[in-house]
Amino acid sequence: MTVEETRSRRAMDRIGLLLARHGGISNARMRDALEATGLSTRQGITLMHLAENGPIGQQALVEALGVDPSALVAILNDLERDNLVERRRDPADRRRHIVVLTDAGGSVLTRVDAAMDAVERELFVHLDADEVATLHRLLSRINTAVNDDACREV
Amino acid sequence: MTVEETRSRRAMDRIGLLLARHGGISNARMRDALEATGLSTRQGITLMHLAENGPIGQQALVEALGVDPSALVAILNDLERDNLVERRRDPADRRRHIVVLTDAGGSVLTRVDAAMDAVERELFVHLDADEVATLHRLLSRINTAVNDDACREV
DNA sequence: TATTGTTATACTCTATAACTATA
DNA sequence: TATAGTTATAGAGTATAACAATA
Repeated sequence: MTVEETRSRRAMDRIGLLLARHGGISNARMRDALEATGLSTRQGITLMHLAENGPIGQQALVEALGVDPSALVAILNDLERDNLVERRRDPADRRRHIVVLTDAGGSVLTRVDAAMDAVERELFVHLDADEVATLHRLLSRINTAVNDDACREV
Repeated sequence: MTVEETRSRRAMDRIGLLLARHGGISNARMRDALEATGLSTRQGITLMHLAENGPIGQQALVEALGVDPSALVAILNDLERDNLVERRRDPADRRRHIVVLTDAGGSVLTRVDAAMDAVERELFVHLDADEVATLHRLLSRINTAVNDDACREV
């Protein structure tokens, strides 16, 4: 018997609360699974973005990742300490730091992907591929456009 | 142009990360909407549970809500200070506190419901009723049974 | 000795504002 | 004067362990 099975069902009749709770669980599982890589979820997402979109300034990275500038500084400090990214001054505008993925950063991404795959397999074990695709499509259509100042968890 | 529209799409191709992010947004919206009632989301859920299931001991409430015992103490302290709940000693076992919803606590629930309704309307404005029902059903089938020690956000 | 609730504490995440260096 | 990045700090949320009262 698990905690979830005994938990109040009525409150979770509210889809907004159900979404919040299961989102938090997904967040926690991702964090736990990535612990083996030594990365936080946001550090993993940062590496993913760099691998997919190439070098980028911190300001642009702030908008791409949806994190606060001061939070990004902490993320990059840790990644740079572990030689997974490099900050290079932009010669065209010496205020700017261009963030570049290192070879070590690229290679750790395979472990990040494997960890995230495992989390998703476990979360959606009771859903078939069509259902997961439907869930993904419906989640992506949730309206997140307004209230940009709301906090981000990932 | 919003932050979300410029955000990295590739990372959000991962349904686990999308679920975590949109769950966090739902959580934040609920928190902001409930600010007018002076309640946190967890305080609101606690009142909902008491209204639906009647008086209950704190230990049972801990399991029903999925919060830490020490967190529940803080939740109930604030609710009791505002006369929304009462803690009564169980005469049959004087270690136990039975938590009871007050009349004032019951009446504030109508405002909690209205606030949560508004959040859900806004989040799912691009989905029709069938799609919301499908999303709700799929979310409820996510496997949350294992790793009970994972953190809870709501 | 075990259980119920409480307190104290620490740790993470997030948000805000002030600061620097460059433009 | 404005912008890119940084630092310092405060707040919320969560988890852990030690504690008092009662069984």
